[in-house]
Amino acid sequence: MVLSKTCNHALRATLYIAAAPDRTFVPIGEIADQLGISFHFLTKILQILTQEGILRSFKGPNGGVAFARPAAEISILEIIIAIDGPALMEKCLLGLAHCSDEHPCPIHSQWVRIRSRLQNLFADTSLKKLADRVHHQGYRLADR
Amino acid sequence: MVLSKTCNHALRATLYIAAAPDRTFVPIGEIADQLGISFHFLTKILQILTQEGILRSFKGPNGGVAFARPAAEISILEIIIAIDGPALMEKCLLGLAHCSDEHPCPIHSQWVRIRSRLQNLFADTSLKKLADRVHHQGYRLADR
DNA sequence: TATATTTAAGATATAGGAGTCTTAAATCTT
DNA sequence: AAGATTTAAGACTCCTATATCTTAAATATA
Ligand code: FES
Ligand code: FES
Repeated sequence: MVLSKTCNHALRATLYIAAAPDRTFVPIGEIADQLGISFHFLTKILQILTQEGILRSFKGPNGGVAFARPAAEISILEIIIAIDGPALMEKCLLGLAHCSDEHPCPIHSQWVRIRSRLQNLFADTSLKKLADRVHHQGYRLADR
Repeated sequence: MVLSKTCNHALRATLYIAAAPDRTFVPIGEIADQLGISFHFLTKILQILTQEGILRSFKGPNGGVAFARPAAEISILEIIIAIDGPALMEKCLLGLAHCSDEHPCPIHSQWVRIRSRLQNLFADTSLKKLADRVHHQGYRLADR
């Protein structure tokens, strides 16, 4: 798969926050319930995003998580790299070490093309942009 | 990652066979040695391709594996699907069930575009095409 | 026929990702 | 101050991909 399951959870959760009506903090329990993700597991995932400076959090009643910066300025590429690391954008499609133009594998040039399209898509797509589609066009963030 | 490690091995092994000088059967031990893959593991992987009708095999001295059809007629998509299954070309980027135009997630339309480019690349790329690059342009199939 | 070579098949082990559980810390409400 | 709510952190379990090991079956050669 292109993105890990953990990364799927992270993206859906951040999109949920971005699509939520204006609230200071959104409790993780609510996100987990709405998206059908294990609460403890999601807590751990969002902790990473908090540590990365993408989210900020607040403990106690009325606490939860929120974006550290406006959702319009956070690309999904940031989320993907925070969770899955940069491998997707760097590694050889055949699994060889050191993907590079200097020592290409036979599929390298074609793969690099598609990969950079993908990277551009991820870099140019903000959480807000996608959240608006959820909010206005009813696109889904959960099964069913 | 896009392709599993098992799939990487399968692709590199089949490319090795396709790039090998004209021989009836190539022993798995030789492939494993040349590509730095565990012999027993590679055996198991190539067994799947044999069962799928992509390779044929022959036991005993001078035995090994060979293509069931000309390498020019085998796309790397076939290898990928035989090993990793069709998930890459079918599943939602956000991990939701039933990726479809009818019930899209917010990134669906962009993902489908890139995914179909990828599928076209894989479907249009034969093992022979890539093997020729190894043979004639010295592109690598193994580390270093 | 005996031996060596090679794939087939299945059991077993290892590692990492995914998910659960428990306890602690911070904050609010009463 | 006490209790309820919520995130933080770490230990632990579970599952799957990856890898290894062992034995069997087929085939060639001598
Ligand atoms: S070297 Fe294989 S994709 Fe770049
Ligand atoms: S529904 Fe998510 S990519 Fe198609």
